[in-house]
Amino acid sequence: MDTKLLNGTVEMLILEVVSQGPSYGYEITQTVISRSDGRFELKEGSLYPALHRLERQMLLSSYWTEHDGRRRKYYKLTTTGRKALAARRKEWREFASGVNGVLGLELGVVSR
Amino acid sequence: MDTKLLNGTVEMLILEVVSQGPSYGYEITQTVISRSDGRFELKEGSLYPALHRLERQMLLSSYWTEHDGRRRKYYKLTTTGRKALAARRKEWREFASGVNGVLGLELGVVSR
DNA sequence: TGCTAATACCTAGACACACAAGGGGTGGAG
DNA sequence: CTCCACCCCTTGTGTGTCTAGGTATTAGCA
Repeated sequence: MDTKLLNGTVEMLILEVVSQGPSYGYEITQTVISRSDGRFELKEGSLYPALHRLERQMLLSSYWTEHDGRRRKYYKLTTTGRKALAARRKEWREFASGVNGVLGLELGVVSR
Repeated sequence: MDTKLLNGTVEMLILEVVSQGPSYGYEITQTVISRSDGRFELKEGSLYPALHRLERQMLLSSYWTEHDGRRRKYYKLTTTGRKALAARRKEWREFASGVNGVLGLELGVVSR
């Protein structure tokens, strides 16, 4: 997988995962791996900075917990974050349509 | 349109356009605009460096022409370039599938 | 006991690439 | 004579991903 393509989508993927319930860094990477059929392996060097960026932008809020002697920093979507996710999903569809248009692909996106 | 998403796709778009016959910088931008329904406006600051990059990688070859007193630098796909385009199209589909997987979307035929 | 892997967080620096903003120039329309 | 469409190019900036390192706990295994 060409990592360059990931540019700009990482934040959306994080928002999406967290939108289904609070999650923490390590778990987010695992979720992304499984939900992308093993295609995306979100690296820590991109994950944590992105998480902090999203929190600074108030799209996520966080809290620490303790679990089996391991500390976890959970993130949850804010109201603003939920709106931002909707916007980014729309942007993604637009973008994919554009690319597919240039490529001459007739594919569309359908809700499951 | 979030320009960050374009990262990594610009070269593919150029290869795709040129694959349908030799073209030159300015024309490529116009083709991309129309084929993407006005969504992508490839900027010169990304276009020309990308063109030169692709030529250096031997995916494109070029030649100058004169047209109505204006010089044009035409680019055409090399054999290597054609293979590279096929590979990148495949990569794109993989990538889009991955993102759609995480988003809970499915690529398919648009229902009407 | 010591080693390794998995779980869990983080950051500094390298690197790639799209873009803004500048440069050059021609031809035609008002 | 000014402006726009056409046509090429480069420098510098910003942003975002990754590599490679750091810290720490727990569990499994030799």
